Amino acid sequence: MGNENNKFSGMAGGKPPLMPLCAWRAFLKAAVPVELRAREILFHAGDEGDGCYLIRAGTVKASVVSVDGQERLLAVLGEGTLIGELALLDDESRSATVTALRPCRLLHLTKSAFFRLGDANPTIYRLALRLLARRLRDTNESVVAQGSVTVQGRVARAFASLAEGLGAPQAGGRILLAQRVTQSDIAGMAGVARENASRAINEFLRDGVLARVKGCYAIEKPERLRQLAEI
Amino acid sequence: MGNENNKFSGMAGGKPPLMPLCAWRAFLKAAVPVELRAREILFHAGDEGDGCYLIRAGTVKASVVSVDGQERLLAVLGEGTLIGELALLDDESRSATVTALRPCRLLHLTKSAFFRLGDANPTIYRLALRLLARRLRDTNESVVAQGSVTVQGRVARAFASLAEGLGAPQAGGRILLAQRVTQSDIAGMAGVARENASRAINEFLRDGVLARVKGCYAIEKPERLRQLAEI
DNA sequence: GTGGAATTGTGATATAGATCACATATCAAT
DNA sequence: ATTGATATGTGATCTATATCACAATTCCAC
Repeated sequence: MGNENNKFSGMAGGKPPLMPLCAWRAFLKAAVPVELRAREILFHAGDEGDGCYLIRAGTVKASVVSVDGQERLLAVLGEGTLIGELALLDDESRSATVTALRPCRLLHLTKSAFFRLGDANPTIYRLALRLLARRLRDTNESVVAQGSVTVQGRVARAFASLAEGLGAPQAGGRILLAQRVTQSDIAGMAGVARENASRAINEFLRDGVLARVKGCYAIEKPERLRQLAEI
Repeated sequence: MGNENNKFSGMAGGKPPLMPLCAWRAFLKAAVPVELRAREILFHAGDEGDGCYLIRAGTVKASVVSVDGQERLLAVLGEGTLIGELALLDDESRSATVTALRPCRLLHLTKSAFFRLGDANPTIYRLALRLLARRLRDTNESVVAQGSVTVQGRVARAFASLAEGLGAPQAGGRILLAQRVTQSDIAGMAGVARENASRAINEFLRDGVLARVKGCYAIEKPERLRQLAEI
């Protein structure tokens, strides 16, 4: 992820579509800044929520807990990502809990502001549609993967997803995950037991697919990882 | 699902938002009718696809096959549903294969027509956003369910989803699934082995949660089913 | 630095659910 | 009606993964 701020990229990653400058200005003007301390919760699943947030700096995680108390991480999201848009769009309650992993600067856009903005500037709607489409595509894939892929593969997927959310590309194609992530987090993303995530990760470390750099993981062979995550 | 045609409801179901009449007229004018025979394939996953389709009559299934050849059913969809919108919105290839389960009448809207329509009439974009949001919410839930719910629960979810897509509410709260569906289909939706889907279904029949009516399933206790499907 | 807490590694079970192997039932076409 | 094909039911395995039970590390607060 670059340093530019006029992005509107999704957790789906890929080439992030740029927002036209005029739209971006209008966006900035309508939004209000919000600060988050590390570990602070932005909102809980089930909350009534008004509006969405754009991450300008920092990292958050989106998670839900199932009836049996298991936490399931849906994603770890970084700069440039839009969050909280579901409740904005369909008037239901928040579908996940969002927690800051480190101090964050966000922009908050209320529901009414969003729709005013969009009505005046259809480009905004188009971008939002594209963003949602990407996410839906990813999530659909997840569903299939969950049922047809082994633990190794699902852990590989978790890393791929982390790379989208907070990967910093390095020389030689390496991708550094510039944020401490625990095995429990990864297990939560992959939907596997922590112990088994541990075993899978260690295999990846042994095979040189992953490496550990100052407590953070680095993806040494993104191509190999993608193969392992294949549906 | 009712018989009105000016709907724009999603597989997510619930109260389908009505499309304002003017928008609906414009939609009709821009769209071209398509007919599908039973078992005919509308498009394959991976195809380049232009535009989306609205189901006016009939039923289709959306599926993908994983590398190991397992077919995974994403949904069974009926009248009033919009399909194929992902490729429309994010310029990637078709994410699933769509097959007619019975003869269908569809409306096809090309990409350019869709965006022309939306730019002229932001209501269209708003509806599309809401539709995608609902689907994304459902799919997110699926992901969590897949990891934290037992076979019984997942089969229950499959039936709940079928009810959304093609359920006909009857007197006394019963919901009739007005379409023959095989156990393999259900297993494909739940992501479980057919044999185990069979066992789960029989328990439901024994407990009176489900019933069989002329080869079709009927949900006798929707509330109980929902409980079983709870995350 | 030191100590306590949080994370991680790893073997030994336990088990849900897949897979296999058929018998049985149902359907659709001649 | 007869017949092949397709769908279903049900036991008997088998296996991947969860679970349990710790030891070994690493982290961070004082």
